[in-house]
Parts: sequence; C-alpha cells; structure tokens
Amino acid sequence: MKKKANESPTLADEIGKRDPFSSLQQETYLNLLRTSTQLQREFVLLFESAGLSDSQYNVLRILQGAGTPMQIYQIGQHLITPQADISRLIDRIAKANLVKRERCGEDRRVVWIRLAPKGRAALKKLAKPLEDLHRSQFNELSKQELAILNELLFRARHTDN
Amino acid sequence: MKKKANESPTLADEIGKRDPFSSLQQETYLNLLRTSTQLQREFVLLFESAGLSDSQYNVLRILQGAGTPMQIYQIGQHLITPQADISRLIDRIAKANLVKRERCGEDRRVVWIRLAPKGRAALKKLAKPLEDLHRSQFNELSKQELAILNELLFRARHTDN
DNA sequence: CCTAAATATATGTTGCAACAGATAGTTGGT
DNA sequence: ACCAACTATCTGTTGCAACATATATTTAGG
Repeated sequence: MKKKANESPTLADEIGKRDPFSSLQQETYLNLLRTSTQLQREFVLLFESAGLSDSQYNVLRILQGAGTPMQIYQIGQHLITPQADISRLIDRIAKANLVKRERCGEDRRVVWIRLAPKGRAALKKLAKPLEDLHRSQFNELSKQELAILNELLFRARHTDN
Repeated sequence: MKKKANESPTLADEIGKRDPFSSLQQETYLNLLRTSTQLQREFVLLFESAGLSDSQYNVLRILQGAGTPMQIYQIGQHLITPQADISRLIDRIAKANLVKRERCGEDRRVVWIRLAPKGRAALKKLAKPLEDLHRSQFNELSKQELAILNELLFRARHTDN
C-alpha cells in the first residue's frame, strides 16, 4: 500500500487506479493482459468479418499448413484448447461447410478433417488483411525491440518457480 | 513462405509448427497471446479455489480499493468488460453473498454495491497467495527487464496505426 | 404538468470454453 | 472368440462474454 513515484503514463492512469501497483510484477501482469486483449480483439473483429471465431480460423490455418487432411486429435495438438472440446469446434466449422468430415475406413474411430472450398476461400480472403494488421499492430516497435519483447515474453512463460 | 534460421527455442517449436512465422510481428503476437494466456490461467485457478472468476475477483478488488460502496456504472469504468454486462456479473457475486445491492433512495435508478463480509473474507484469503503468484511468475526477469517489458507492452498497445 | 431525451440498470439471446462423462471402435492377452 | 484397457470422438451441462434491447427513473423543454 506504499506510494511510489510514477515514471510515465502507465496502466495506472488508464484504468483510473488511485493506488499504485503493489508490485512491479503485478503492473507487468496487468499490462500484459491488457495489451494482449486489445491486440487480440482487433483480430477477432477481422475474423468475425469472415464469420469465424479466432479458434475456428486457427483450425483452418492449421489444416492449410498441414496441406493434408488431419485427424481431430492431431488438430488438437496444435491448439491450446483442450482436446475434449475440439470435436464441437469442428462441428461448427463443418456445419458452415468450411471443412468436411470423412469417417476413415480402416480405423473407424478416426474422422479425417479436410479443408473444403469455402474454407479455402475464407483463408484466402483473410490473408492480406491479416498480414496488414500484424504489421500495423507493432509499427511503433523496431525489429530489435520486437526481438527483445519476444525474448522477455518467452522467458516469462518459462518460469519454473 | 520463406525459411529463416531459428535463433533459439521459440514458439515455433512449442506448437510444432513446421513453417516459421511469416513475420516477426506475427511471432510476437502469438508469443504475447500465449504468455498472457498461460499466466492468466494460473490466476484463474487461484480465483477458482475461492469460488470466483477473475472478473468477479476484480469487482471485489475494485470495491475494496474504493473503500466505499459504488454504483454499477462506476465499477464498470474500472473494468474492461462492457458496461452492459456488468449488471449480470454483479448478479452472480450478489447471489453468492459477496456483495450487497442497495437501491438508492434519492435517485432510484441507482443501485449501490457494497462489499459484504463474505467478500471481504475472500479478498483476505486470496491476498497472500496472489502476491506470491505475482512474484513467482516473473522471477526469471530482473527489475530492469520488467521495466523494459512494461514499456514495450505499453507502446504496443498505443500504436495508432 | 407533459413529453422527449438522457441515465442507470436489467434481461433475452447467442455462441463459446471448460469440465465430466459417455459412446464407438480397436487391440492385446487369454 | 471374449473381455479389459485403450484410443478417438461425441454429448451433457454449466458458466461466462458479447450484443441488442427493454425497463425504470430522472431531467429538461415547451
């Protein structure tokens, strides 16, 4: 609950917090959340313009990257989302005809997921705007600064307290 | 689609991505999301141990910070959540007896939200574990590095493309 | 006083994520 | 062939966020 002089306009000002942060770690954490949320929202809006959620887009993107049909559990390995919930995620994009399900003949537990034309079209339509957004979001930061940011984020994530 | 030599273990390895990132900006963005998600999850788990969601905790925290009952719209100003949805958020913590609603006598549109004893107890119970978690999450980074991270995050958020 | 606009909060609805558990199919040991 | 364990996917349920819209109350203009 101690007071500390503030260096520059920070998160504290933005959210109208009266007391300064109890620790630099806390400030960093909130700062991280806030930046992440804001940047993500811009992408979400872009995805919505194509009728997709961000995880739906990710699935399409993964399929495109693989270049071949994939099993649901394989797709799950590339997502943060828990395995158990991917089935329903696929449901939705299959219902929208963005992908096709094909029950495998040999091992009938397996369902192959294949990019459908409509899914390919959505990816194509989004490619350029996405690239633009990526560049515009960080245009304040130099290449070197981006590299530093990357490294700090990576290390923060790999704390093994 | 060009290939680039990888410097160190990065996000690309983690998610088993075959192709490297199409831009440094994209890598930074994904890195940001991933770190943010992971750190947030640890807090969410802690909040859940007290039967709270993170935004529910935030409301309690804001009330505690203010030290006085607040109107719903005032609480909203301190949250990222859109105003329209705060009513229901308050609903839930009121139902759990963490706060009390009091319809104001003078302006009967207004509802004052007041911390209830159970809410105060939850805050007290969480205070120490939260502080510990904040410190442990960034214990890989020096004070100076945290300051740099903060600044870069702040600037990334205030890009005015 | 009466009505329109503004303010403060509440509700209906949709879509999604998380967790638990269920089902369908396969494999290996007996 | 039979059953247990395993694997891959699916379904039930809950809770929450977002968006649009509704209700209640106050305020300001004529």
